[in-house]
Amino acid sequence: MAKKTIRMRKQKTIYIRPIYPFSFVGTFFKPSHFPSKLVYWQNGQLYQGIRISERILGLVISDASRDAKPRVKIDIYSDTNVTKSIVESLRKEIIFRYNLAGDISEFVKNFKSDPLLISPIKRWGGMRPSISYSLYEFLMVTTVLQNATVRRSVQMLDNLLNDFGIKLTFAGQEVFIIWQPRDMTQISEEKLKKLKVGYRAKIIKRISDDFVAALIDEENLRQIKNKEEVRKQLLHLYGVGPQSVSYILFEAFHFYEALNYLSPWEQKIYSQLIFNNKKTSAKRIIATAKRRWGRWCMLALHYLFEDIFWRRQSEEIPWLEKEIRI
DNA sequence: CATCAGGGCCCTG
DNA sequence: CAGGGCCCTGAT
Repeated sequence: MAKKTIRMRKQKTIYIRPIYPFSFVGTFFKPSHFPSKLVYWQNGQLYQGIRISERILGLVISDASRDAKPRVKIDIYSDTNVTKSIVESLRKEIIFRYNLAGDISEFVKNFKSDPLLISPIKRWGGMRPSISYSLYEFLMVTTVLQNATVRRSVQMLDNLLNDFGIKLTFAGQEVFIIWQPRDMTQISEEKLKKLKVGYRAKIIKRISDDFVAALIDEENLRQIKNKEEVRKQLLHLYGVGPQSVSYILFEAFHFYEALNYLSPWEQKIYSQLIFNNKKTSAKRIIATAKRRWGRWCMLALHYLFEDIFWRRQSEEIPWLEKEIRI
C-alpha cells in the first residue's frame, strides 16, 4: 500500500478547445499503452493525477464537444482550494501534454484516401500523439519497460508506487502519482533492488539525480524546435537509449516524424500491417514510411498501431496476440 | 533441476 | 560496430 493517500473533492471545472480536427478518445486513451495505476480510463473518461507547481491535483477529463466543435472538459479535484494561477498553469500543461494546440489537419487531408490509413483516419481522425505524464514520470515508465514483459513492467511500477507513490482518491476512483526526483536522493540502490527492478535501480537513481541537479529541464526541452537537439539531450541521460528516446520524442514532444528505431515486436506488427508478412526489416519499414508519409511518418504509424489495438478490444486478432508478450 | 529469452542500454575491445 | 553483462520471471 502506498504510504500516503490524499482524498480530494471537486474544486473547479474548466474547458479547453482543441484545434480541429480532434479525436477525444484517440488523444486521451491509448489502447497500446501498458496498463498502469497512473491513469484510469472508464466510460469515455480519463482519471489521472498531475503535479502543478508542487500541488497535486486529481483530474477527470471528458469529451464536451458540441455541434462538431471539439471541447474538452476537465474536472479538477484537490484536498484544498485551487487558485486561479494553478488553474491557468494546469490549462497550459494539459494543452501541451495532450498536444491540443497541435494542428494535424494537413495529415488528415493528405492521407484520408491512403489505402492503409483510410479506416484509421475515419475512426480516429484528429488523434494526436500524447502522454499523460511529465517527462520525469515518462522516463520512470520507459525504464520499467526495458527488457521486460508487460506483466513484469507492471509489477515493477506497482512495487515502486507502493513504496514511493501517492494514492489519490477522487470522483469515486483511485489513481497513483509518481514520486518526485528529490524523493529518490536518500533512497539506496539496494533498497530499490528489493523492489525487483534489478539493474534499473541505478537508472532510476541517476535520472532522479540529474533532475534534482537541473541537468535536464522539461520546460527547456519543450522550447527546442530541433528534434535532433532534443534527442541528443535525452540520450545523455543514463539508461536512456534509442527505444526510450523514440517514444519520448513522439509522445511527449510531438515530433510527428520521430522515426528511426523500431523494436523487434513493433517491427513484426508494422510488417504485418503494411506488408502482410512478419519479416520485413525495421530498416525497410522505416524507409517505406518516410517515403510514403514524409514529415508525418511516425504519426501515420501511430494511427496504424492504435487502430489495431482498438480492434483487438472487440475482435480476435490471433497474429497480434502472439506479438504482445503479457 | 538448469537454461534461456525477453516491449534496452552500457561498456568494452 | 559487435557482443557480453545486467536484473528478474516465466517458459521449456
